[in-house]
Amino acid sequence: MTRNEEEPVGPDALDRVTWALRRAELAVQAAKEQRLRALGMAVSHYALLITVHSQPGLAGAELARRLNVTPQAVASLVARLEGRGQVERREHPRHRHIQELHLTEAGREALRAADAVVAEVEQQIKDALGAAPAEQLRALLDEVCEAVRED
Amino acid sequence: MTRNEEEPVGPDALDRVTWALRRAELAVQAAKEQRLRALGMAVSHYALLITVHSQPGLAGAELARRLNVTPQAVASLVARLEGRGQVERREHPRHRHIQELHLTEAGREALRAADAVVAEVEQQIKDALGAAPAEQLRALLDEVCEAVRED
DNA sequence: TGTCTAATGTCAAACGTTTGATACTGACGT
DNA sequence: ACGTCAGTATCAAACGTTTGACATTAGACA
Repeated sequence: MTRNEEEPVGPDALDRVTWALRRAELAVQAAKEQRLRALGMAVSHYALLITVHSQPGLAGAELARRLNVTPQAVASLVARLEGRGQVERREHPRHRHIQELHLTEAGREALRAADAVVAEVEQQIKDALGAAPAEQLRALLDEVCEAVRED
Repeated sequence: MTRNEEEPVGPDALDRVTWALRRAELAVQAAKEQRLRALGMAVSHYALLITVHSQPGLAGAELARRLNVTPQAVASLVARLEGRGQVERREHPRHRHIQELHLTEAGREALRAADAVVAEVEQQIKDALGAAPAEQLRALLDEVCEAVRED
């Protein structure tokens, strides 16, 4: 037989779980983006708003870790959202040059509107899969996170 | 009761399926990127190589659709990979200024090495979940794609 | 045959993010 | 009390991608 120390790349390499994961994520992200565009909001803006909403008073650097982006990217987003009056930067009580991030009333209003349309996508998925499989999907996805985190 | 025409954004909004999907995709993508960096290859390069490998002779615009990016992004990637001698652009037999994309032998070699480490991530997931749940996950993800595509 | 349309490829500019480097602040230890 | 260190914020530059626009080409239809 011929030398095959290097096994060839199979034609079914695109049918992997990780590719299905990527396709699904792209499709969901596109669906969110499409719905949010009508409200003049980007997905990254929505992600920032809902994260600050669920945990008010976060520092920019800490927020960057949660969003999986760099602190500079957060600063850029905050600057824009602050210009729209949806986010405000308060001075940290103990550390002076650290700034706590909070939502303004306008920010909460914008988030409510955005979350309504994003929740539609979530509901769309649950309707198609059923409640139990959807929950199972969520559990499997969390397991995937765990599996690839520690190596 | 108070006015609640606008329902508040629940604190459990981050526990949705779509967020678990995003977290898992980011984690998997990060794992791939980390392993591919050692080979001096970006995830986008790997994605292009394996797509061209599975379907040789694709045009740039068609390839862009499969990768969910713009034709310019593909042109940029192809230019770089062509500079490395991993991809070549042949003239389409019928259409003159359309260029078929093919892998060179060096490209196939690089793809083999890259695919080996990417397959490790896939195996890592299958080991953690088990074969049957992994396949079920893949099926559920495909259902998610279908669910959000048509609206 | 001539024109129209759809599709491809490429150029230039704008955008958002990352990378690298710097300044500042508060806590901790010897 | 003082120096060291970790964490935060900000600036400048580079990178990769998208957006918009344009030239080219082949097939379709009259």
